[in-house]
Amino acid sequence: MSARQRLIRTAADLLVGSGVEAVTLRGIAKAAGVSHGAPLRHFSGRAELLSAVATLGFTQLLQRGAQLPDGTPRERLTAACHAYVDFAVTNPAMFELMFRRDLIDPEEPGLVAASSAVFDTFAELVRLDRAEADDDRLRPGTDPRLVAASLWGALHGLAQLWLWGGLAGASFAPSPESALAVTLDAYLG
Amino acid sequence: MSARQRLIRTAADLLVGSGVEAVTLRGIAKAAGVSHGAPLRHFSGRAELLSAVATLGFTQLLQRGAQLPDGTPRERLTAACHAYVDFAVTNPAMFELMFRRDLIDPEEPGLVAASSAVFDTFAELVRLDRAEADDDRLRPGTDPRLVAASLWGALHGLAQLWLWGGLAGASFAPSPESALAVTLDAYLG
DNA sequence: CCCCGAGTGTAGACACCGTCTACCTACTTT
DNA sequence: AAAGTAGGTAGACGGTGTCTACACTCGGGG
Repeated sequence: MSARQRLIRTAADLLVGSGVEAVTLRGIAKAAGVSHGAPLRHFSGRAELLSAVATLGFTQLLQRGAQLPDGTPRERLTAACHAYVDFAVTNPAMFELMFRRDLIDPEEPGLVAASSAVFDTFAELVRLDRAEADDDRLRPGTDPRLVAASLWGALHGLAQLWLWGGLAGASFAPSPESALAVTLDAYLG
Repeated sequence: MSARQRLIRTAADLLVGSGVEAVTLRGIAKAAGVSHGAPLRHFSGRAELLSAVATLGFTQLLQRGAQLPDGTPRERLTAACHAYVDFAVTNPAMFELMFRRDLIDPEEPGLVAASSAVFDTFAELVRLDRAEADDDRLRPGTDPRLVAASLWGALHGLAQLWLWGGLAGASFAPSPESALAVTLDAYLG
């Protein structure tokens, strides 16, 4: 394994193990057993290394999408929505890093390719579902990609809000599953 | 105006003017014309100062909710949803700070009070709408606060995803308005 | 009147961070 | 054998949050 790959792996392990605050260049170097300046031999800076880690996160998310069980388009789409929220809840640090513009480089080609692949896969699930369902809850003829963007946002915000802290302070703290059920009910009936 | 209030104002101005990266204790002190250690006379640390700024942000958001035009519950709820996304798009730095757990103290009493007030106001709008509408798209009897959490998450994710970068890279970049229209269509028909 | 304690600001130090640069070592290629 | 390159090391610089010692300005009790 190349030194570059080893650094990415070490950073990812450190991320899931100690949170996004711990993923510092010097911390990664120490965890990898090299001197503090060594990572800069393989990455132009912190943003490039963390972008590679975030790309790994999107790839993992994409793999989850590829492992959906067989079934009707509706069942597959529902499973994908659950998988997205589940991914965020079970990998909070990775999920946070993937959308932290200040830590990664949003223009990095590999990163936009990986995130676009996730979106395209998700949009295709939406398209297949809408092509089959006849009792269309949404305005007919709406671009499936637009529906996918809206639904992705709904899932994303749900996960983000839940990670942020009980969705709304102490007064009312629904589980992500119950809120997700409402969201899916709204979109898919 | 107390020195504490002046620091909060200075920090808020610096935030909207130069982004969340510029809101550093030393930067705020310099902008306020005091020495780098002065802010610690009034705040226990950076998190407490930034929590006060975020509280200000939630208060501004609440004021927007109080300025909704009169109309049917449905119209008021729709306007509130637009206002939320509009707030995020027009105040991206403040919006980001309000949900950055690493910069603020999520347990800070004033902050949870302000964010809970926003949620409660929004949940009340949802409750009034659902009490009136008879063609219920969602499962009847669902707790309005649960619906509010789901819908808030949808709005929040939409704003977050759009701020993150075109919602999905270069291949497909809908405007927040068009995606919001789909979201409202899903929830409110 | 003096003094002194509380509130506020200053300046320096410390550890940590990202980044840059100079140097060094081992291996590959010609 | 010579040369070049990939990779690692060590030190420096400026920036950051935080702590601590010190100074200055008040208003009220001896």
